Amino acid sequence: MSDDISTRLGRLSPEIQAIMGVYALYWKLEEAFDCVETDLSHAECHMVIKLDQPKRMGVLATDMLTVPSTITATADGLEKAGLLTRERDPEDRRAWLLVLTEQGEEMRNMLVSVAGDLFHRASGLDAEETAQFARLARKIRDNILKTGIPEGLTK
Amino acid sequence: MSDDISTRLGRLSPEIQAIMGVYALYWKLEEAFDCVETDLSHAECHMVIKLDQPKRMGVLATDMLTVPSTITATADGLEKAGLLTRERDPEDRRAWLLVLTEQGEEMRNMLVSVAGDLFHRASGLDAEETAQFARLARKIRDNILKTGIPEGLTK
DNA sequence: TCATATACTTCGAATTTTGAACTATTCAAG
DNA sequence: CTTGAATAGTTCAAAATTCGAAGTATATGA
Repeated sequence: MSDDISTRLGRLSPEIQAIMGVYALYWKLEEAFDCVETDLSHAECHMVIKLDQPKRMGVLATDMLTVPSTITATADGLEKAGLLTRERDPEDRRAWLLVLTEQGEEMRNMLVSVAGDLFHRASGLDAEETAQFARLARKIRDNILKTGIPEGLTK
Repeated sequence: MSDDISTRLGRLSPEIQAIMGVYALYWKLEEAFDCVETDLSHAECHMVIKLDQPKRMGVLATDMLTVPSTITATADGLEKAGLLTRERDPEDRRAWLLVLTEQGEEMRNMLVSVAGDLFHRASGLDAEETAQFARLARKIRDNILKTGIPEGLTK
């Protein structure tokens, strides 16, 4: 029965298989995060993880593929929780840099470590497969950040 | 600058690299779907893609990692749009089977083909890398559907 | 046949996301 | 140095989405 699903999926194109795997993993990770996080929303959690260094809000909006007002709301929550502060970007005083506080760093370390563990358990991949998957995932991410897929699409 | 990001990411653990890649791809695909779909919500779109064969709503809820009431709402929308019908499962008349109509099949074919294309462009992977990624993604998906990661987590 | 479990639905509340209008700053002409 | 257009982020109310508890119908087992 569940093998039937698996073999059927095997007949789909590699791209669709890849997408379905990505969606399953994404959903699973999101679900699992719920059990772990103290009291951060998903978006707040994502933002903390992304702040490995101070970043402008616009950069985060691009990176997280969302709109500025969502970033504002998310940053507000994290600032109120004492996990980050806003600092003016000296190079452009219209912009803010979001900087993790010490407490924010701690939270980030915790989340990163838990996320790694989650990936391990959710994926069931061994070390070598994980490395292989990570290599491709990094390549994909680089490509996405580089190109916005600007071409007109089918629209 | 963007190379800096890439090299910094390179220092992260493979698991985190994998997760960030997965998130980037997921978000990108979601964003891209917006440009393509006629007038389906994301959830409706996911459901159509998952209905490669008639499925019970409970199965979909498990598969899409959500709650039954969300599945009901999504199915309502698709039924209203004429893309699927509910049929009683002859093996258990409490359950419904969601079956794509002909129009639903057309929509699914379109979405699957567009999604494959999107993956191709978003990922930037060549055929062999795609196959490799797909193999791992399928393995991950199998593992997730098999295990619910029931263990207590850190909670 | 009765009690309990399962499959789905309903519906109102909570959460999240969005978009348009606004403030502050920068940049480029002239 | 002033002006006008563009950019970075904010505000806030509306829209969309998600959830959870209570309800209906069917199944299963004692």
